[in-house]
Amino acid sequence: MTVRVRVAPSPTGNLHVGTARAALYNWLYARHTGGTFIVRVDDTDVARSTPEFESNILASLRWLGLDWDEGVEIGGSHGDYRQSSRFDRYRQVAHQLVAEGAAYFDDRSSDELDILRTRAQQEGKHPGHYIRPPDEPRSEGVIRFAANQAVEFQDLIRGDMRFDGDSIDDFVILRSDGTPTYHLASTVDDVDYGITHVARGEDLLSSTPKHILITRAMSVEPPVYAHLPLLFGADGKKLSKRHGATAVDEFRQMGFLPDAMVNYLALLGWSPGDDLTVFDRQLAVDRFDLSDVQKNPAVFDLDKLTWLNGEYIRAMDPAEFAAEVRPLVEDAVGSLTDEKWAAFEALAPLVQERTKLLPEAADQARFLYVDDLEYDEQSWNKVMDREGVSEVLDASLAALTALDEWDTESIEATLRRLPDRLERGAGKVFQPIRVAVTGSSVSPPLFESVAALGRNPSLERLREARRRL
RNA sequence: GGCCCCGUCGUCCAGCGGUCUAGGACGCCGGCCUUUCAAGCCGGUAACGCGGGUUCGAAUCCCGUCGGGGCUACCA
Repeated sequence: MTVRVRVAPSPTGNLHVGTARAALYNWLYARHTGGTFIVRVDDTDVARSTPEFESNILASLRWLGLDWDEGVEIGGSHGDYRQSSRFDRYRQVAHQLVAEGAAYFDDRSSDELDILRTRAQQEGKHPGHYIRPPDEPRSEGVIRFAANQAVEFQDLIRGDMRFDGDSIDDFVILRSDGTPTYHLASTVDDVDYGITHVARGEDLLSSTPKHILITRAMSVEPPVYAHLPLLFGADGKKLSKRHGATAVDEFRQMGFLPDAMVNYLALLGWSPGDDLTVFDRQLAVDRFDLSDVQKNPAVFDLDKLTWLNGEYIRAMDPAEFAAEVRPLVEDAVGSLTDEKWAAFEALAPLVQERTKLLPEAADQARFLYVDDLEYDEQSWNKVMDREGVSEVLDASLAALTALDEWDTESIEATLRRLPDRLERGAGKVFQPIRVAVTGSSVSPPLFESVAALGRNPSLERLREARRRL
């Protein structure tokens, strides 16, 4: 049997990391088994779904490198993968289920149902126990599925699962406006598209018996289910906006790399074994199996993601790194000629080592391109506001002015002589020069920075700092 | 309230009856390196929620308990 899996985001928000992880696990499973990965858009909630969210979701999946074999943009033999274009089909199934006695119309008011629910709660019973067919058959209203039977199934991750008949309520499958609910649409699609494995968040575990019931009523064998552990925030609650960034797009904007993101997400609930933490997606594809996924929820840890991102940045080819950083620098200081950009490229490997998030690299490059250097106030106070700094700046200015060659080696050789001559510690000499040239006591290595900045700008900055003392 | 899931360092993951005085990673704390910051290297901190069983032997199996979480819509 060929594996067919899917991810089915609702376009009611940007791609959430939880959905992204579900997508990743489905993708890994498809790639591992040589199966098919499908992207379907669950937009039955017409009011809250938007085309913008849909594009964001698809773009984020692309960005992560989770390519799909069938889905919204591709179309193909299975029709449109957007649920809003299949409402007729869902309606047809709903009515057929009514005709077969598996579902029924219900036009009771929500007040009426609320009373039933409240009473059930007070009696300590599941509300579903009370929401059963009305005494007299109706011919309008919503369509409910008659769910009065126990359901057992094997969850690939959680094992034996059993739900009693009276714990499953007669849930709505078709709203009174004729649109399908999630339960119906999702299930019908899984059937129609021949989905073999449904790997989704654990929040849907208690809805699964409903989906199995619908599937059986359609005379089809249900797919295998695998309920993934939820992603939590630091407070142990389901990850949501109040925990900070939750959309993949936000992480992209913060400067995370897709490979780091995928690596990190893969680790949230699964591991390739051998104590491996950093691994590429091929290794994950080779080793992934849904049944190895962890049962307990995982807390999303931005610190670890950030560390991992640093690992990936350091592993980049320096030219590739520079190319990623360039637009960020240009956003900050305006567009640069290739000639001017060469200054950064010279420094790139040193900056790369010091970067965990792409924008940090742009900050480190800033001193190369601004006309009026802003001095970091803390740095200035700590380093420049002390005795003897004027001598240091004068001496370095003199020494550098006399230099014939403006390269790292010559600059280093010249400046290295200063501490002895001035009878001061190396730090006391180099830190003022650093602040003068880069504006901060934290910067890429000094000699390389001075070399990259160039002769005249460097000398001018030393003079400017001297004036400001 | 009801139904369901989960429970190994602060966090992520390894462990699937003996090799566990519990391993790796992030974080944190020291140290080395060093002109700053990083990176790198070395070392340290820290966990099987609790109580019963089963067994010669349990982090690993069973039961209970406590704790956490999810669902309980004409949202998905």
